[in-house]
Amino acid sequence: MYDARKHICFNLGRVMRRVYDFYEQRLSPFGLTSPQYFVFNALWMGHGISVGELGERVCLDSSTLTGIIDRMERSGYVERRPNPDDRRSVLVLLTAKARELGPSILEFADELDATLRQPFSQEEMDTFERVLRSLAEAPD
Amino acid sequence: MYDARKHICFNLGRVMRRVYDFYEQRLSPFGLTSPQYFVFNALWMGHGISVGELGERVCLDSSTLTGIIDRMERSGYVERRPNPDDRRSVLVLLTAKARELGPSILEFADELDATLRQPFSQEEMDTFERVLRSLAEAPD
DNA sequence: CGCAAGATGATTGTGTGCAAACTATAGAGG
DNA sequence: CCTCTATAGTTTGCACACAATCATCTTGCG
Repeated sequence: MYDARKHICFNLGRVMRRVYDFYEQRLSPFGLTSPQYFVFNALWMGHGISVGELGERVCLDSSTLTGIIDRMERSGYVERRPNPDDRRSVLVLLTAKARELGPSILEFADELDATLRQPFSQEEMDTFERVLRSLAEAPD
Repeated sequence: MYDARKHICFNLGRVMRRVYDFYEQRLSPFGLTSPQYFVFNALWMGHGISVGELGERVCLDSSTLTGIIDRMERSGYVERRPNPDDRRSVLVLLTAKARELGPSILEFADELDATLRQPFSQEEMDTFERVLRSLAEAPD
């Protein structure tokens, strides 16, 4: 009775941190953290988008992205450029280095995902992902 | 191709933040965050334990707990007391206020977990939780 | 007893995350 | 053209979260 370790919430946190760490250990040769990889990936899909649009794609607040973009700018993966159509807006672009490393990083990350899925059947993963996504739709 | 939004890692992060927020909105009348509730629960199960032991139970680093315990001490839920048997160690205890509020908080939190589980069948939850826990056992 | 080895907790530094406040700009309406 | 409101991004403040480091203490061994 009263054991929070049985709660979905507790295990989501525990496992999420574990899986983030799994990614970060393997992405460290590239100098990327997990959230930075998500940003990298989103920019690969659509180059030169605004901070707000980027936030939509990676499900992060724009104030969180400010710091992540700062650090990725320092490590040479992205650059900011003013939007000629709207002076409030800033466009985020991948650098030449990022575009060059892109395929190998993204391929590698897809293998990390495959490694995590490997122990489970298609049916198990289907159920798992369906429940996971539904949990995000909990009331307000 | 190359869509990190399909990765387990990405969705674990996104959903975990969402579920933590679900808890925090509802725990805010008690002035507790999600991690603070986990600590509260662990102390309810076993009163007067060391910071290290507490970290084992909530799967958090002791350096993370230092801050959480500080804040819970300020809000009057816990107190630190020197361990008479080991002068290196500090024991963390629930206050009288915490022991009084305990049952209602813990009952309430168990209902939050039940609310999250409600849309799903027993079989779906079994699969979901089995996969979730297994993911934590990914290589190193 | 005396000291090395290991354990414990605190501290520091880095990196998320979000809410609220702030700045600058854009767009709507008179 | 000018004001009022909405939007974009940054800043600030708070709360995790962990690695690395440090000071201290306990324990085991000779």
